[in-house]
Amino acid sequence: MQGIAEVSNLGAPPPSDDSLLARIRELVLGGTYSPGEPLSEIFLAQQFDVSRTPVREALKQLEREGLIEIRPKVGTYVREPTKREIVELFQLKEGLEGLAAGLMARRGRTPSLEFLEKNVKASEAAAAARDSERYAQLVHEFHWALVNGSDNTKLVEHYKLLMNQLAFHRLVLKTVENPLRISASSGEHRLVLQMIQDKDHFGAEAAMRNHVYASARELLGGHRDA
Amino acid sequence: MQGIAEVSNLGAPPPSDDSLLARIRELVLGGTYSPGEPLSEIFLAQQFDVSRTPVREALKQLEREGLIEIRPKVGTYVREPTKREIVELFQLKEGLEGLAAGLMARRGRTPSLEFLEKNVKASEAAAAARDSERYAQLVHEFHWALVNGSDNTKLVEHYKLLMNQLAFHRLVLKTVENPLRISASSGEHRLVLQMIQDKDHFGAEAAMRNHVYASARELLGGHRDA
DNA sequence: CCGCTATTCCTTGCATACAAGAACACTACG
DNA sequence: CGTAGTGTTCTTGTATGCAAGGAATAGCGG
Repeated sequence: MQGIAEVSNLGAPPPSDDSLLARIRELVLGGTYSPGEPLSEIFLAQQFDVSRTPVREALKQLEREGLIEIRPKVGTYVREPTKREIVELFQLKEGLEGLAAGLMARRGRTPSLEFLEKNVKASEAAAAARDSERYAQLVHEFHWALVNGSDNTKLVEHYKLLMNQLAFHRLVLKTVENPLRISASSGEHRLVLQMIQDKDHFGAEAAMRNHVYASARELLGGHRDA
Repeated sequence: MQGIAEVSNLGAPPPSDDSLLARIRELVLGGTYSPGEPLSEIFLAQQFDVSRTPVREALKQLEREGLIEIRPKVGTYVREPTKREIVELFQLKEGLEGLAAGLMARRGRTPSLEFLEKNVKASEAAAAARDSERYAQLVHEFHWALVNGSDNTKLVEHYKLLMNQLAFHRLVLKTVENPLRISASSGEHRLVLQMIQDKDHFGAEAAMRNHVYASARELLGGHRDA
């Protein structure tokens, strides 16, 4: 039995207690509502047994996150993201995760680094075992551990925002079950880890960006604008 | 006489029409309220002749931007940012602006590039004339033009958020009036421009990051964590 | 004089009533 | 048959009333 956890989830996004916002977001992310579908305040209020006021606050935030569109005096709709936006988000992801890798590489031995080491080992095992589901989960944790390991709370916040926008399309986490890609991905993770261990912040950033780029390329179908 | 502007402000942040939010933000940024000072909903509502509801929405957003702190059932206060947060924000700034420079360098000739060319020339003139006020304005425009020139709307959004948090401390825009630094800064701008003109996205990113780092170092007093 | 307690006043949080605008359907007219 | 006009009904936007909780203060007991 454990008391209060001394070290919080290194491989997970920071918790956000705003439960109503999270629940409505889950509704959009989970695919309960399709893009273009109206999202009535009154209905949501009844659904969650609260008044319109807190629902409105949550919707306003979701609009800022880019998940929905509020047309004044008309209605609220689930947004249909353009392909261009997705590419833009991946470019940003590349930049932020690369930055995080570089920052982490400057830090020396930290709990995050140890977490990463275990994660990479487990990843390689999962890859060898062809357990793509577990591999996907480990990949997810790898990226979060890296960003958390940057020790930059503002970077983490922006990354969280970014991932909320990306999670939308259910592109992330759904690791491509291509054995070749999994193998390559696993190697890229190890390379990033190696660079961090060597405190090569420049190399770590480059390796991480290359990895994100390769993953995005796989997901998006091989083209990258500009 | 011009019709609808074909090209919007290349050297300025994108407009945000949410006037109440902007006005309250200006109150905080402008120094009307000092850190720690309470910011009553009722008072603000009277001040702007609206009800508490829209004020609350604006405050909630300002809290998400990190400018204020809402303590439930207690009060709303202007936040006192820690030095660490400022350093974190500058690290992020370096990453985002570097990314933008790299993206812009891939794009070839664009209106943004032409704007940047004129900006650098004007900057050098202002530097030579020791007109530090005009120089500060041109620096501001340089950075915004560069980010806008990345052609990545999501990057611009995140950058805007970041700058809202930074503008807070009135550290930005208040260019250090050190002639030596101005001269160096001007040279760094030209270098970035050169790299973009040469379509050297790698060099452009590096040059921009170096520039941001140098500026931050000057502003923050020479130390950088990790 | 000091410590404790209860009360009062302050804040934000939530629910609801009302206002305003936009979309749509229906009707009347060309 | 098409079209312009109008009225209804939906939506969100705003104002306000009430509830709940925290903080400070005044009063009381030691």
